[in-house]
Amino acid sequence: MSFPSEYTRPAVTVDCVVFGYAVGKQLKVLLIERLNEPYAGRWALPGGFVEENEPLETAALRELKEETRVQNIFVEQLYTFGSPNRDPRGRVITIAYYALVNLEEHPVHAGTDAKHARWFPVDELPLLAFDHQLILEAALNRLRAKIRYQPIGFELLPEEFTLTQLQELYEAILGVRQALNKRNFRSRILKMGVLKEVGIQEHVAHRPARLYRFDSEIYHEMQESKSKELIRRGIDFEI
Amino acid sequence: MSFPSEYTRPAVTVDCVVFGYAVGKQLKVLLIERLNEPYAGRWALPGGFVEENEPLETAALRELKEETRVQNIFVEQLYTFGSPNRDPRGRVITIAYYALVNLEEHPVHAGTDAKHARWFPVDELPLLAFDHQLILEAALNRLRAKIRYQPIGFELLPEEFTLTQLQELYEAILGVRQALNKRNFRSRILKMGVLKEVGIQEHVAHRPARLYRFDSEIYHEMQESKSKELIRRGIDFEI
DNA sequence: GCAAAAGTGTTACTTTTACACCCATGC
DNA sequence: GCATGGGTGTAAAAGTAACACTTTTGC
Repeated sequence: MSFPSEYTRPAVTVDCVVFGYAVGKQLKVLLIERLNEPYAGRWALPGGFVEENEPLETAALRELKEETRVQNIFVEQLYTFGSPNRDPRGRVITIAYYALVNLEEHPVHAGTDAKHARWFPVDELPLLAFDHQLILEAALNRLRAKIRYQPIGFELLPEEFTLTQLQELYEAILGVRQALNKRNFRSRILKMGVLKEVGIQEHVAHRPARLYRFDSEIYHEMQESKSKELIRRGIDFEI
Repeated sequence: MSFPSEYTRPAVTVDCVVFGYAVGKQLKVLLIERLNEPYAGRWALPGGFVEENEPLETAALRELKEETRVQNIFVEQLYTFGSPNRDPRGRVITIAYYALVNLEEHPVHAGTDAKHARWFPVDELPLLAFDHQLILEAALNRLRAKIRYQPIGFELLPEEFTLTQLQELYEAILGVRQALNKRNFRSRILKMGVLKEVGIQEHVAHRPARLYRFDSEIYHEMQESKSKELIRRGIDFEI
């Protein structure tokens, strides 16, 4: 187990599953059409090799910026994939990240960087290169699980949004229609107290909705008091 | 972004956070004393370089077996750490795993493989090499979070256990004392229906407790019906 | 005035919490 | 017979699910 000589080392990449959402639309994923072998012509996740002395998340953000020109968005490490045969060129280990972009506030011109790129609805995906199908599924599972207990959904909405838009987002991500009773969704989300009312809609051909903004300060305070509460009155779990 | 020449590649390791537990004791972590530089004399997580054509999880299991002689235990990928300066020898990316071992059924002779090794209670850790403190904290956070919603705790108990032992395990992992009312812990866990009664204790100087076994088949059926139920009646969440 | 979406009140039911006491065994 | 941990019943409170109707706006 000595320090391995250079030629035995695997190559290391990062790949990004970029989820995009616009109010009222489906949840989408950004894919790049590969121009070169292997898998020329197939669609693939944006990604590339990690540079020397480059932190992993920085590499993911760099790739993201090169592909989408988007900055300052939510990015989180997903999982590391390293089957010996996942790349026909040789051993390549990839650290996968996922990112969330609101497509109205960050109008992503897919197709920068001289590559064909396109947004695909998550339920109409093409055949993908490498093990990218697997990576994408893992990202979707993570997103669907995490949106239930962490406020990451707000990353996909504009800063100000209506409760109906928030509900539609939940339905788009979870892939269900009218899953939650409007009345109960509203009471529930408002009872949490993490939304701040910031105004009302204008120029809509119906009763204008109230606009809300996610208040991350209140959320973080809540998290603390919640964990104290858990310790005070016992553990709660639901395996 | 061409395929990178060999000499620019980082080295890739796996590190394992091995949690050990014996009924009635504290939660412990297995550490190895480093004999060589860098960090000679410091304690570190067991781990080592990924071999050519070796899947990542296989590498983790191999290291685990080399260090503890333990096989067939729960192992799960945790996170990948890759700060450029985390190893003074050069760029080393590590894929961290965590493992759960019951110390009664797998009496791990820490200190195989001609290395000093020891179990440390999670709240009495020594100074660690590299960024292993960070990795260990991440593992502990993951374990504490995951035990609330997935049945991984049973990996730390003997096959057959009493409800009090299960409760003590929860308290040991979460680092709290008498956190949950005995009455309510019992109703709750039994109401889930994933425990199968398999006998009663013998030769104890008090009323013998019932022994239970975790029934993973029932658990998996439950998971399916649960996700259908969620979709039927709406989303439930608690950000 | 009508179409379109926003917004609300209440009831029956389920779940959770917080109690304190009795039970079976070994020594 | 007593020390030790095992095991339960229940009432009050809180939370959730399932309803259908009223409100406000633009055109």
